[in-house]
Amino acid sequence: MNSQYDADDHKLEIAYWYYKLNMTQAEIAKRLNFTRQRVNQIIGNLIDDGIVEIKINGLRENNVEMESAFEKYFKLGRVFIFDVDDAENQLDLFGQKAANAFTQLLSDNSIIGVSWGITLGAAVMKMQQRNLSNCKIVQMVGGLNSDTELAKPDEIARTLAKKLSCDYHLLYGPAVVDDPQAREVLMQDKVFAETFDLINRCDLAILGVGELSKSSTIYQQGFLSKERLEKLVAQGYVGDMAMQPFKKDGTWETENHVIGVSLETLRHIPRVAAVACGVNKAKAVLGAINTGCLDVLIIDKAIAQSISQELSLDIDELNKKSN
Amino acid sequence: MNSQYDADDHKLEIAYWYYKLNMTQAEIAKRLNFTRQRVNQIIGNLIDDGIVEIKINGLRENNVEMESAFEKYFKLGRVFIFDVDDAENQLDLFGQKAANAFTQLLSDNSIIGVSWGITLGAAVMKMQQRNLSNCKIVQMVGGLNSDTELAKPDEIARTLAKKLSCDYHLLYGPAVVDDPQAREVLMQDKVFAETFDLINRCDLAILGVGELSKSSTIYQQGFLSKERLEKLVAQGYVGDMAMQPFKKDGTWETENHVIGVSLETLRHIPRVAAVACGVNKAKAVLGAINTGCLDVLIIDKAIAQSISQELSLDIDELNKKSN
DNA sequence: CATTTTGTGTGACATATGTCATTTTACAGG
DNA sequence: CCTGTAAAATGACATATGTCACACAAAATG
Repeated sequence: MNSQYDADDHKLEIAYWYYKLNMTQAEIAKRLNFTRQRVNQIIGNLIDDGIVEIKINGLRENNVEMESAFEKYFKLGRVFIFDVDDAENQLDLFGQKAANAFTQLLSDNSIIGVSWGITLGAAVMKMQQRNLSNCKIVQMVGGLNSDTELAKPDEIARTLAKKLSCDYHLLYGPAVVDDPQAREVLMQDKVFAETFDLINRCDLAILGVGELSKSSTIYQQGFLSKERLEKLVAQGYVGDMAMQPFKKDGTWETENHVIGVSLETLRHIPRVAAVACGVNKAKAVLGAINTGCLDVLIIDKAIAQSISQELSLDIDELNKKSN
Repeated sequence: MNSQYDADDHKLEIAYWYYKLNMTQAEIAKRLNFTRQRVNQIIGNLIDDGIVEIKINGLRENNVEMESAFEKYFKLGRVFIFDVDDAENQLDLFGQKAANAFTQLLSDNSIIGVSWGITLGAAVMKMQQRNLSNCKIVQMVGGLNSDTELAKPDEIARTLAKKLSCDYHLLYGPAVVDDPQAREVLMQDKVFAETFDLINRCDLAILGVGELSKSSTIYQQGFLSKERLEKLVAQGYVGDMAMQPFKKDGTWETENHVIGVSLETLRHIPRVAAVACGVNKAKAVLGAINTGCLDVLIIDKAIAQSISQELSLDIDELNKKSN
C-alpha cells in the first residue's frame, strides 16, 4: 500500500515518536497505516541507518567496553576489569572490588571451592557479611605454611565460610609433596574421599592466578624449588592456578607433586572465577584463560591492557553487534 | 541484598549492556543478582539520570516536533505541518503532501464526507489511485458555481470517489440560499434525507478552512455578499469550514443560509480533518481548532509558526514527557 | 524502643516486541 | 497478458517489558 519511499520519509517521525514520545510500535503503525511488523522492522534499523544515536555518558571512565570485548573474544561468562591506580593500597583496593565481584557470583545452596593466594585472600577478607547458610565452602588445595596468614587455603576457606555464615570443609593434607609416590598414596586414602567428592561437585570455584618467576609468591614462599621453577620456565610454563602450572597456550602436563584440585577437574566445575592483579601477571593470566578452565575473570586494568595490546585487540570492533 | 550504592555503580554497565549489547533485562538481572523488575526500573530512569542520551539526526529539518507539540497542546489526534517554500507551486506542493496525509487517514469500509475549497480540491486531485471500493463518498455542502472546477464540492466528491474506486453520493441542492425560509423548507425535504443520514454517519470528513476577508475564496467567488461578510467580520468571525463561519474562540451561532453539514454535526463525526495553506489563514485555523470539531489538522509551516508565535508556544517544553 | 519510611524482593499479569511461515500485492520483463 | 520476484500484509507465537499488589528488611525518625 505504501512504497519504500514512504517508509524512508517516515523514519524520522517514527524515531521521534518511538524514542522521544514513547509511543508503542502498534500506535505508530496505526497512525501510518503500516503493519506493526513493518514499524518494528524500521525501528530495528534506525540505528544502523544513522538516524538514531544512543550515547552513554561516562563510558570511558569505566571499563565496561573492555570487559564485554574480553567476554566475547575469550568466550568467558563474565570479565571484571578494575582500576587500581593507587599503587600504595593496590591489594586493598583490588581486593575490595574483587569482593564486590564475588558477591555477584554467589548464590545460596552452592558448594564453593577455594584455592589460595594473597590476592584471593585479600578479596575474601573484604567481602561483606551475608547469610548464605546453605552454602558449603571446600578447600581445594592442601595446606601450606605461608607467611601471609590470609594467603593460606585453609584460612581463606574458613574466612569465607564466616562471611557467608556457612559450613566449610578443609583438605587436611599438604599442598605439595616432594615425592610423587607419596602423593599417589595420599590421594588414594579414604580421608580425602569426601573432600574430593565435594570438590568434584563444586558449583563455583574461586582461585588466584600465579605467575612463575623468582618474584612470584609460589617461589618466594618456597612452595616451589629453584630447580623445579627453572625447569618449568624452561618448558614454557607461565603461571599456575591452585598450584597447577600451565603454559602460555593453556596446555599442561599432569602435575604429580600437588595435592589438590586438578585443572582437569576445574574444567568441569560450572563456574570458575580467577582473580589476578598486577601487570607482571599478564602472561600468566593469558595462559590461564587459554586452559579453558575459566568462566569468570577478575583482573586489574594493567593486565587487561597488556593482554589487549599483545593480541592487538580492537575493543570497539569486538563490540559491534555481530553477536 | 544490594545497597543503593551498588545500583548507582551499576547504572553505566546496565546502560551499556542494554542499549549497546542488546542484552535483555532478565539477562542483566541475572548477572548482577538483581531482580528483573529492579533492572527495569533502573533502565527506565537512565535517560532522566542523564546517563543515556538518544539523539535523532535531522529532526530539525522536519516538523515532527512541532506537529507533536500541536497535537498535545490542542488535543488533536494528528497534526501535519508541511514546508511549502516554493511560492510558485505552493498549491501543487501542499496539495501533494496533504494528499499523502489523507492516505494515512483512509481505510476501507468507511463513509467519507467532503466539503469544498481550492486547497481541498488540490489535495484530492493529487491522491494516488487506490482500491477502497467499500468506501462511500458523500458531499457535505450543496453545489456552487465556482470558477475553479476542482473547488466545487460535487467535483471533489466525484474525483475522490474515482481515486478510491468507490461510490459517491451528491447533495443535490445549492450551497447557499438567500432566504432562510427557503433553506428551512429545502432541508426538510425528503430528497435530502438519505444524504444527511450519510453525513451523520460519516467516519471521516475532510474539509478546508477558509478565512473571512475580501481576498477569501468564499467572497471572491461571490458565495458571500459584501454585506454579510462585513457583518460577520464585525461580529468577530474569522473563518469558515464547510461554509459555516466561526469566531476566533471557536464559537458560532447557527447559520441559516447554508445547506450542508453543520458544525454541530461535524463535532460528532469521529475523524474530521481540515486542510489550510497560507499564512493569511492562520487566524481562521486557530478559530477552527477552537471549535472542537477537528481531529486532524493539515497545515503549512507558515500557519504553524504564526499560531505558535501568537500563543507563545514552547515546542520543546510541550514535548517533555509529562504525558 | 517502637514506628514510619524507603528500597527491594516476589509473584502475577497485561502489553509490547521480535520473529516466522504463509499469503497478497505491486511491479518489471518477457 | 502472463509470470517471476520483491515488498508488504497477515496470522500466530514465544519472549520481553512494564506494572501491580504485597511482603520484608534495613534505615531513619520520633
